[in-house]
Amino acid sequence: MDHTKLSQSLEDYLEMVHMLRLANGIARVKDIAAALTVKMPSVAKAMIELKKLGLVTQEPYSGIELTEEGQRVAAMILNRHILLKGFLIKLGVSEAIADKDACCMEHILSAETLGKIEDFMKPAEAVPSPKKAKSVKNKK
Amino acid sequence: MDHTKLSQSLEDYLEMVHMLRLANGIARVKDIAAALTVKMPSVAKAMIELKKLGLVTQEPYSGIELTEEGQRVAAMILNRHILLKGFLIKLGVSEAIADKDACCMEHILSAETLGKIEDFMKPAEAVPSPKKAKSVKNKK
DNA sequence: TTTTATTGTTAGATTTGTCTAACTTTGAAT
DNA sequence: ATTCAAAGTTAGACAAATCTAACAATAAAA
Repeated sequence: MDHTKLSQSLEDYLEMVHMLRLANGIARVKDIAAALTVKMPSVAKAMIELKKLGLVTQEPYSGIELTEEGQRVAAMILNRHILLKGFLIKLGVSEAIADKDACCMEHILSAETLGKIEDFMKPAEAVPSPKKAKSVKNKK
Repeated sequence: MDHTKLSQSLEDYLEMVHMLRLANGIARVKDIAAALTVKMPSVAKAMIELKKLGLVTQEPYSGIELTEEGQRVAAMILNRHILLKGFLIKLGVSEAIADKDACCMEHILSAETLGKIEDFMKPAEAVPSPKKAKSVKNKK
């Protein structure tokens, strides 16, 4: 709703909280720090910001939780990441580099460019009749 | 030679010096500021850094010049910009957005990804025989 | 249960990049 | 030649994001 534009850094932290929760069920400060190769106090400060923005919650000395809004924003960022990584791989980039570069691109590309990349990625189906081509197909 | 990795910000300033010199023959502080939508003191500070790095020179109160190294680095950045903008346009992105997104991407993409994008952009020629695909003009 | 190692937090320093305000230089118009 | 507006510079404030060092809480071992 509020759409407070996050810095690249905060987007990375939020996304990592989401990924660790998907992978481990819990997002701990130590693991966030390791995954982003920063020190724990950097994570702590970032979490304070994300809490202020209403995107995460945390019981002191425990794992980080996502609010509903945080969940929504994190999922959006992660989807961009997945899209971009797949796109780069399709161009022939190696998995590791695709992951790394997607991680940078996900914070900066305009909606228009992301849309065109989506189009590029799904020409498999959705071409039978070029009319009201609104083949929604329900993603996910 | 030294390969001091420039920040995104300094890359932007250096590239803009180059572009203004190509367009106007001279890169003035005021024009750099206008083009990057920052204030003149920000340009002044950036120029101090670029001078320290041996990439630009300047007579006090005059236009900015590029050193040989600065010229080389700036040209490399501009080439990336041109490549990426063309790539996005090929994907169907509008010119204005392509320019803006290329401007972000040019600072972050790995050499591998840039190479694959180059490959993607030039399948016009260089496809006759898929062998030592190093079709570097070789007359004969 | 007490001790100890691990994890998390707080405080404060540092770097980078921006800004505003004030000052200086330059060059064009009077 | 003098004045004055435009362009450039300097000084200093501020915000974001990182770090190290020191401290606090938790959990694991003894």
